Amino acid sequence: MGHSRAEKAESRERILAITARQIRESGLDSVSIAEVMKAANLTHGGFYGHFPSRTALITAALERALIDGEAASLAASGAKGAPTLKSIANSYLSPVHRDHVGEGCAISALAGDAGRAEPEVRDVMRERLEDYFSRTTAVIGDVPDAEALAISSWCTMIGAMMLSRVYKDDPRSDEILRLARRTVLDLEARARETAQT
Amino acid sequence: MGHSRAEKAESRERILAITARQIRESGLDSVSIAEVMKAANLTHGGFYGHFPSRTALITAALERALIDGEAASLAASGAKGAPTLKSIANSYLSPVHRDHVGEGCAISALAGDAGRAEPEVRDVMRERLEDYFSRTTAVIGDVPDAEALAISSWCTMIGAMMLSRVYKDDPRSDEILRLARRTVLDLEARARETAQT
DNA sequence: TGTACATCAGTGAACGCGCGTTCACTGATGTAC
DNA sequence: TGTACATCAGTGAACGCGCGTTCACTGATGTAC
Repeated sequence: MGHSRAEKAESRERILAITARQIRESGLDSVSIAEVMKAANLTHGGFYGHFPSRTALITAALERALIDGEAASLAASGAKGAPTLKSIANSYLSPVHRDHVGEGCAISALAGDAGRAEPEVRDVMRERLEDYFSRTTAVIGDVPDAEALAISSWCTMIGAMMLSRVYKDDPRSDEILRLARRTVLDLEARARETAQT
Repeated sequence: MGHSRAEKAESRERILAITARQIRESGLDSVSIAEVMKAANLTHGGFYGHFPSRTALITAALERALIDGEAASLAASGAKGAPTLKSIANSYLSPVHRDHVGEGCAISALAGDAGRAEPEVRDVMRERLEDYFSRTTAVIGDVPDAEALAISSWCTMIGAMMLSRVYKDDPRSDEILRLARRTVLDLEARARETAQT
């Protein structure tokens, strides 16, 4: 087994990636150093060569999960051409996204946990949310109060994703996603109609 | 200290109420038998005279929290007369509700936890959600697809409440609640307009 | 009403276990000459 | 190019701690006579 410096960076990266997935699948408190290190093919004692504490790992992994999830949520929508609110809603509110929490949006996965966490943790998520809002506002474009539409749409999409995961194998689960897609389109249509008055 | 049978029921009730608040404030996994029993003025050994296991307590407390929270969410709105979708949105999406998770709606407090929990836990929350949906559908009344409006509104309200708690002391927090109230009203208005076409 | 006994809610010590963290050590990598 | 040494990523045993759970016991409550 190698011990070069380049390999140390790879080890750290593995630990981070595993934890970023772990927290999305099972929550911020589900992280066990022994388990993470085992999954990274290392012994638990070596952990402190990479992170000063369990808390530091969780914070770093949350940041990572949020950034990965945002890329997946906002970029994946526009494989062909520029994204629209509709394309974002369609890819975000998909059964595939619902069924793959570990690689999906970390906000719908962890908003509950973050809401009761220490300020440092909430700060990290807030920063990312602001980015969701401003990027979506830009996508919406020429509508008065585009930001309000962006924020409302994310409330609806995040709430719908969380509820559809509670229902999981129930038919209601797909129905909730479908209704939320329609709702986001309705909100956009209404905003554009108002614009013409 | 008394040991009568009536007092046993009171002890159990205290344990349940304390845990129902605890899980809403800090999550399903935050329950420590030692802490709960201490808060109930009992020693931890006596716990197993009331519940067969920690898991059983958590499930029972979740059910309790959901029922209490639903009462607070759907009834409190109509102090004067029958509730409307508007009155529900106004009381649900209030800063007071945001700032008192422990006594509020257990769905916005625990949807994230429930989404990754075992089926028995999700079943309990699903049942309660169905009740939210059907009662709200009834409140909405004479609108085609009232159920769709009810479900969409709850997605928006629950998502907004969760995000407003991530923002907590930030001005955005109140703003999100305000925007979500407006959104629910917009959705209702749009549904009623469509009805006249 | 008063006494003797049975019940059982609650006590507190003990258990095994997994956890986060520390640390002396190992041995491969990288460097200096 | 080859050897000797320093560095440091990773190892694995050990630590103290809090946890869920068990259990023998206590003593107040409730019951039978």
